[in-house]
Amino acid sequence: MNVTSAARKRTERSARILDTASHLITRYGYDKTTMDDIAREAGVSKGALYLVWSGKEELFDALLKHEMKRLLLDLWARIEADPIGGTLPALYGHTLLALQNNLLMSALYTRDGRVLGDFVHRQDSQRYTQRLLMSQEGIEQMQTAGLLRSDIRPEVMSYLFSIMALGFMSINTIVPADAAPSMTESVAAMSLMVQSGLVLPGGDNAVAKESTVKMLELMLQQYEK
Amino acid sequence: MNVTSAARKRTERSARILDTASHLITRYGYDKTTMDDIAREAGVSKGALYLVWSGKEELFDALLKHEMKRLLLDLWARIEADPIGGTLPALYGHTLLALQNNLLMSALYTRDGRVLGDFVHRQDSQRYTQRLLMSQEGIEQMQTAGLLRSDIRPEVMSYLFSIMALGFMSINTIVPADAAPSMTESVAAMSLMVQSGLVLPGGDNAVAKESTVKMLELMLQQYEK
DNA sequence: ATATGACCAGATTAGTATATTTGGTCATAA
DNA sequence: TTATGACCAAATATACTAATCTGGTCATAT
Repeated sequence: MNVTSAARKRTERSARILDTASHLITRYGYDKTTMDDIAREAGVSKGALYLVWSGKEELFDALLKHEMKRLLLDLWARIEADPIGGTLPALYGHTLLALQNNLLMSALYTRDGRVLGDFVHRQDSQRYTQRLLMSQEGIEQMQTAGLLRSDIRPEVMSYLFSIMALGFMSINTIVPADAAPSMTESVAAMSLMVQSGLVLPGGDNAVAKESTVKMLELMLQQYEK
Repeated sequence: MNVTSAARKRTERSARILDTASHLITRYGYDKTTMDDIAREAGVSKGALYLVWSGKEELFDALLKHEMKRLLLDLWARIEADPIGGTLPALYGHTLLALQNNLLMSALYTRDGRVLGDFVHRQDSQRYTQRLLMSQEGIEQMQTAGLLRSDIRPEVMSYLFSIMALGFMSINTIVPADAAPSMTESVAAMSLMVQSGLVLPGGDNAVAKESTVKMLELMLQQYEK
């Protein structure tokens, strides 16, 4: 066995460990998930965890990066598959759906203490989520490019997107899932509203899509390795 | 002192007790607020509470009615004062602002366990909030009247309003108040978006305002006495 | 009639001593 | 080298008791 295949095996195992950690933490929360649990469930010894990461905190950091990568790749795939994936409402909708598919990132976004445990109080927990949603800078650019209405300040519009995203991710605690419309239909409706409520007509979808994908690539690079 | 003035004095005192109960409960939560606290803070004996209400639960029920009335009156005043108060976006915006001004009703809407204590689990806690926001029936009527776009199912559109309201009421737990736009500006922006995103042009504002106020009167009657 | 506050049984909490689990280490094995 | 799991000190959970508090009552005062 040569060096590279050994290295691949190592990263594969690390990924498997992170997967089990993700399952356990989203299910039982950070506090209640022990290093022992993770090791046992992943089929490795506890010491093995400490060969890769220096402790529980560092493992969790790696887990966040891992899940962020997963989320971005998922988002990428959704946008590529969508003919009108370049428009802002579509991008926003896909982000909501991708977020819905990643319990850990949702918990991070909503500051869910039941999942994050002591980590809710870490200040850098924003680092992941604040770049993900429509940022103030991005909106400002689109406004000057004439793609978005300009009678709402960029920081306010960005705030609106955050509000709607938060509402989407928390509504299930109030309205039971069986009494609520499907996620796809709700997101589609929201995209419609954003489309005719905030977007100005006349944007070139192909160009927008290309720049969106390029932005995703850049974000992915941050979390690679 | 005749009978009616004695009765007025009694209801005044009840109202004062409910006000202190409201302060204490929004501050310390239902569980941590004791009947003793309420009586002492209101300057009456504990027994006096039991002359008016049969127990803590019934007092809380009365408090909810009381606050709901306050909220509706506040909403009414805002709509009356607004020239375009009849439009749906304005109505929705005023509702959000009024809700923001009533901590107890906000807690009821967001199912805030820290405030509601054991009461989060009561099924009839929905009774107050679900009628308040844009209901499915109301939206359906506006759609058939040609005031709202019809390519979004009424239950989905109503769901969207709930989502945005929930986001609005929870966003402060994520974005600190000093880093966020003002509430009035945010609500105004949201109303703008709803206006051009969901409302069809051509509605008669005066008629809409009248029917809105009439609906508020009906709702108020439910909570009077 | 109306209002009070001392009083009570049951529930909650504070205090504490004990047992278990936790994150992390490291001598040993493969 | 790479991986293991017995081991440790510190943290956390548990079990138990005593002390306090709570919702609710009612004889008494106004």
